[in-house]
Amino acid sequence: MLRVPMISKIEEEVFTPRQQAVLTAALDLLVENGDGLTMTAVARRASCSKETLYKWFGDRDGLLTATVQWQAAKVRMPQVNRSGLNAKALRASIEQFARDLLTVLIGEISITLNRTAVTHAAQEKDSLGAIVLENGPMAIRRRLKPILEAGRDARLLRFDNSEDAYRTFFGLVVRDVQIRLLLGDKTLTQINVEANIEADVQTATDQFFALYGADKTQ
Amino acid sequence: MLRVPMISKIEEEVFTPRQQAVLTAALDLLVENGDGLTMTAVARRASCSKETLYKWFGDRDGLLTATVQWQAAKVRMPQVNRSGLNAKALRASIEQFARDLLTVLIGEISITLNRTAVTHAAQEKDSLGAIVLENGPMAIRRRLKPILEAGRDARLLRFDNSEDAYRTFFGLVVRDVQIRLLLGDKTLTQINVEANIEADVQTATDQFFALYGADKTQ
DNA sequence: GCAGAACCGTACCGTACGGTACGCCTGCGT
DNA sequence: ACGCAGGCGTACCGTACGGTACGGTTCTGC
Repeated sequence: MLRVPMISKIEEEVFTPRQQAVLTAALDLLVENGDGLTMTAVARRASCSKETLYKWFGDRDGLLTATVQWQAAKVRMPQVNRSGLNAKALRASIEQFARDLLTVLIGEISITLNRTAVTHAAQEKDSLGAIVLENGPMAIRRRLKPILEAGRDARLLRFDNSEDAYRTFFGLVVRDVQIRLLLGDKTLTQINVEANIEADVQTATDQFFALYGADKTQ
Repeated sequence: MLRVPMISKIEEEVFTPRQQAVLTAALDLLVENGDGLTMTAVARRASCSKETLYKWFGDRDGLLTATVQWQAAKVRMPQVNRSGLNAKALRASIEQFARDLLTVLIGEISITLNRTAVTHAAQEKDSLGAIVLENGPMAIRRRLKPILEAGRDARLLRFDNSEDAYRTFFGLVVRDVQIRLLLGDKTLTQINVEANIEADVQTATDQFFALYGADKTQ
């Protein structure tokens, strides 16, 4: 089972352009056909031989892992400026996080990756789940927490535990949208949600400040 | 494809005790082995013949659907008393809903059903997703909404849209717990969460009232 | 007690798919 | 010019599993 240099489950791998083309094909198939991804289909779609797939990725699971990892790592949300720390800038930052989070979560790619990872987790294989978690919620958390704490230091926010504050933020923003999309809720199409993103972001931000803002008159 | 009387995807089916034993076996296997459920395994576990399985449930999907539906329908959370509508009773009701919701969601059976349904939804088959949604979040919603609206009528709560209020409640209670469990997050075991249910329920309820309570001094 | 239905256990079939082997082509270094 | 590594396409193998068939056994109604 030869394998492209892998440093760790979390660390990024380096893929040649050709390999990335293969991974793109795999992701496309994943989006189209769900987890019914077959090696033959990937090989045909990417115009490569199955033998190459096995040489590069070891086995089906390796290909799946590489695909998920590569795609998940591509979700690089714009860094939010942390310098200006007045109330307005803080609110803008939080709002931007909410927007980023929601936008990513309702995307087809995110849905697909999460579904794949959940399916994977249902078979005592949680590596994909860890990757998705790490590059999704956890990535946002890592970047949001310092902002929250800076906001607290500036007496703009109040909370005991930044972890709890983050998780409440997550809940206010995501609500039941993600689980419903994952379950294929027909009454909640991406388009439908997309149209309301801005309003939902505003509401969630308002609510977050209502709960954690230092200015209680807000 | 003979089939036990089925009225609709949502309607409950009637199963004989023997059939329920089969479904129990299927669920057990689902909990143990994830979606790697095979007809042979179910037949062996339930001490019945595969032919019987096909006779009763049509095909693998039918068995899966019957299992999910049967189990999901069993989640009957205690009805909350709606009569006393003072602030205290209202808060107790909301709290109870939060507790029920969280308790169900973190259970192994719920995790399994949701994972199965998500996997199923990844293959253009959303019937299981619909069933889980219907018996999970939607069931709670149906029962919570009247309470919320009664609370509003009694001037104890304030909101424009009971749907939004419900979804915010959902977010405050569930936060990132469900998706992390579905993804197999090792740092968030059921036991771990279970220990904090009561505190989380209190917090969520406090936050809900802070956002939607008519008494803003609270 | 008997006919027939329901059901168990098992053997069997077909197929889909993971994984391997191999022949051929292409490009590149010497 | 030549060899060879890398890679394509395809054929192939083994197996697991969905689905069916069938003989034997228990249950039920008459």
